[in-house]
Amino acid sequence: MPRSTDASQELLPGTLDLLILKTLSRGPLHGYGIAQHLLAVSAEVLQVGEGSLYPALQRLLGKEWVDAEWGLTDTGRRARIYRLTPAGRTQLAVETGKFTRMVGAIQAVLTA
Amino acid sequence: MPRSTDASQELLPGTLDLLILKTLSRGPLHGYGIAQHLLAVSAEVLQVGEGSLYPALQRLLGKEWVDAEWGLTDTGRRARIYRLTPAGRTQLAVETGKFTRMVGAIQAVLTA
DNA sequence: GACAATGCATTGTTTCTCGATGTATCGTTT
DNA sequence: AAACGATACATCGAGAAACAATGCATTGTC
Repeated sequence: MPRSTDASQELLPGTLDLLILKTLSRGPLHGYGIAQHLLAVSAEVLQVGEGSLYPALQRLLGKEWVDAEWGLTDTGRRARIYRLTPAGRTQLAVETGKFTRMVGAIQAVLTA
Repeated sequence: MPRSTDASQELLPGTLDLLILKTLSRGPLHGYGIAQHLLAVSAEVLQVGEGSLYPALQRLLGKEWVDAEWGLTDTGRRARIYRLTPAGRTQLAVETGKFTRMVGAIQAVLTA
């Protein structure tokens, strides 16, 4: 099946970087673990696919908001562990503020 | 000046259709008026440019969530008046629900 | 030995927002 | 009367981002 005209929309576009940064602020974690965490905390609402997650991590690496090294998971599997940098922590604050501001504005329209 | 690597980000991507539908649920309005309304209600936060607004309106017309006819504004200027269709009203409910659900999920991550 | 889950990542497609551009009218100021 | 800013329509091209599909490899379970 080549393509449906669907658009399941698992995410609010533009929020993925924020979600990853926030997750990593709790401590270093590997990619798969980030996805699991978002699923769990959001009650299965935030289903971030690998085709979204890994490009996002590359983006964040390029901006040096996270760094990475190879290591082992809790279950002893080889994995790349991502960690928030100081710059990333700053950026987390910036994006959290922007998000809150935007959501407030949208809520204002929706309840007008 | 050809281009900055900026990304001013006036909007949460994916929410423009919702904002337009909600605005039109208050009554028929022309494009410029929609932009003004969003600015006013959001305290200048939601700055929708024309390059975003009009393509969005075309999209909504194509899906028949709004219709349009030429008319006059309050100030007597010629303008295209957009109006929410019944299907658009249904879609407004759908998108409002989806948005609320997504924001709730993201808030859960941010406050975890 | 097959299969699901874990774990990495890239490629191609689509969708969306935005700045720039173009047209036209109206009211105010100079 | 000329200039200018605000009002009003719309399109085009560029860039960013999310997603499905795909590919590889390992581990644990049936």
